[in-house]
Amino acid sequence: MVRYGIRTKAFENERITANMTVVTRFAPSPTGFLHIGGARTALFNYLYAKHTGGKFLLRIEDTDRERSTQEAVDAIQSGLKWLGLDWDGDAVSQFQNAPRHAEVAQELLAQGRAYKCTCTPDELAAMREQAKAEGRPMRYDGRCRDKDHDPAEGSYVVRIKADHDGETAIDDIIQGEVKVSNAEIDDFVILRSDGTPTYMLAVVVDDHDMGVNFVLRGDDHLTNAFRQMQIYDALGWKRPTFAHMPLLHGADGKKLSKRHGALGVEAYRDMGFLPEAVNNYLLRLGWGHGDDEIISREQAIAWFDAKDVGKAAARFDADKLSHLNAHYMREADSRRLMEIIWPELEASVGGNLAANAQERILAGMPGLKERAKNTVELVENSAFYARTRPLDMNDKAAKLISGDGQDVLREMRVILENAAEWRADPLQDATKAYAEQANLKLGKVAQPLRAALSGSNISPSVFEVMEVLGKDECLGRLDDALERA
RNA sequence: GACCCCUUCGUCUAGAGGCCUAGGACACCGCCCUUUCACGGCGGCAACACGGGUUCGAAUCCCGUAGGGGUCGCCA
Repeated sequence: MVRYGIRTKAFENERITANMTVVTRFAPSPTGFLHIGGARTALFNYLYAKHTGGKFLLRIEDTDRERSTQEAVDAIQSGLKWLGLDWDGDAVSQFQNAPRHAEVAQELLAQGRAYKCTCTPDELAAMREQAKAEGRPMRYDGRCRDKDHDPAEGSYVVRIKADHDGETAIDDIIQGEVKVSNAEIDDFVILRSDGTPTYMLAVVVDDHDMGVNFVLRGDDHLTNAFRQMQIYDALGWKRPTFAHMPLLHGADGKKLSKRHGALGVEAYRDMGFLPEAVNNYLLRLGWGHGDDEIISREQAIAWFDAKDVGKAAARFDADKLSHLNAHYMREADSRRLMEIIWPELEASVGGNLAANAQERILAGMPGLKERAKNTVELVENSAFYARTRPLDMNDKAAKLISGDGQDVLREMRVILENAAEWRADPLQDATKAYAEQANLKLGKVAQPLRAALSGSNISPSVFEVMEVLGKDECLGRLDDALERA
């Protein structure tokens, strides 16, 4: 059993015990798509919940009405679904809990654990400026803390009456014990002047109300955790266990921004990545299991433990993601791949779509998926199967079917026309026999055939292509090539 | 600036005092396989940030330095 739980000078907190159901959550703010870093946080939360037989909840932190959009909420949810990170129960809207947050703030007020502050934005700005000039971090000086008179009139915010003495320690599952002097924590705002809660209050109340007892999130929240402790303590609520994971960085080592890599997961889908590849890649960032690289969802659930997450930030490496994707492409079911690429393929081929395009692609998929690193490439590589005659030729193909190629094609056409059995193996045998008899290297024969049949110098095995295309289509394409010259 | 965190091949990591002349993967470079392109196989290049300790022995523990990151909002 791992050691975890939170300690303070004030009291020994209850610990999560083995028989307690773990409840994790992913709490994105809907101000944009589900970016790749967020997806990783969600994945870890999902995995840890499943690993422990617990629950994984989703809460949309939409209290910032200015920036939150329904489109973003939809994008986040569809992104999670695409990755197969299904949350338990309904997604919770933090905004809708605002009345409850305000109620808790009032409770704190009534208990004297919070107070009304009437400082104006100008006053605070001055405070901030002075702090900066003196090289100190901005700390609210608590000038309203001990005012006797209740400022019933006018606007005010509610500030927590923070404990400024001693220090607070967090036994973070990932970071270990982290201590911060309570003098570093000021009386921060928990309720805005318009009566809406700030993030600091809302998370604590929602996590408590939702039964979240395991908070696994980016380490950009580590310092926030110390503020949140103050709220938990003031309320007398049991603190959750914390696990702050390092942030994902861009390839340049800088914080992942929208400029480099922090794309939405749907952008990765559009770039041709499979969800299992993205999952596997993300899993290996900051976490490992011996020498294992290819890890299924089942294995991940069995092996993943928050305590094994590393403390150092990882950089995003597109090459490795791509390699993993190629692997999962090869393993993917042919029909599934065809269904993924079909809309794109149909659109790109347009009016030249062959009637039996789907059958051909399905039949040719084993050779196709072996060669494509992503589904975008797969669309390009399978177009020649989907197209009707005559095919367009790329420059290299055009060259292959000219000159000597013409002679080869003419002779091969006769041989193929008389082929007894239209299957890859016998067709290959027949072609080899011809090459030998003509004293040609197989490549000298296969390349012109490939060009005539696929319109390209690169394709799956020509014999496989022949079988997939069928005799009539092949002979037709050969005739087209012969005519071109 | 203050506070907090981090530092093993270019990148992701294994490593929890002797198993490490540091292992795997991606990328890169050779060779093999081969009808093209891929796959695959074999081999190669390549790291414990630096400096002090502790110890018979340190990548692993301690301290310092340097570098990187995060946080300092009536944003989340």
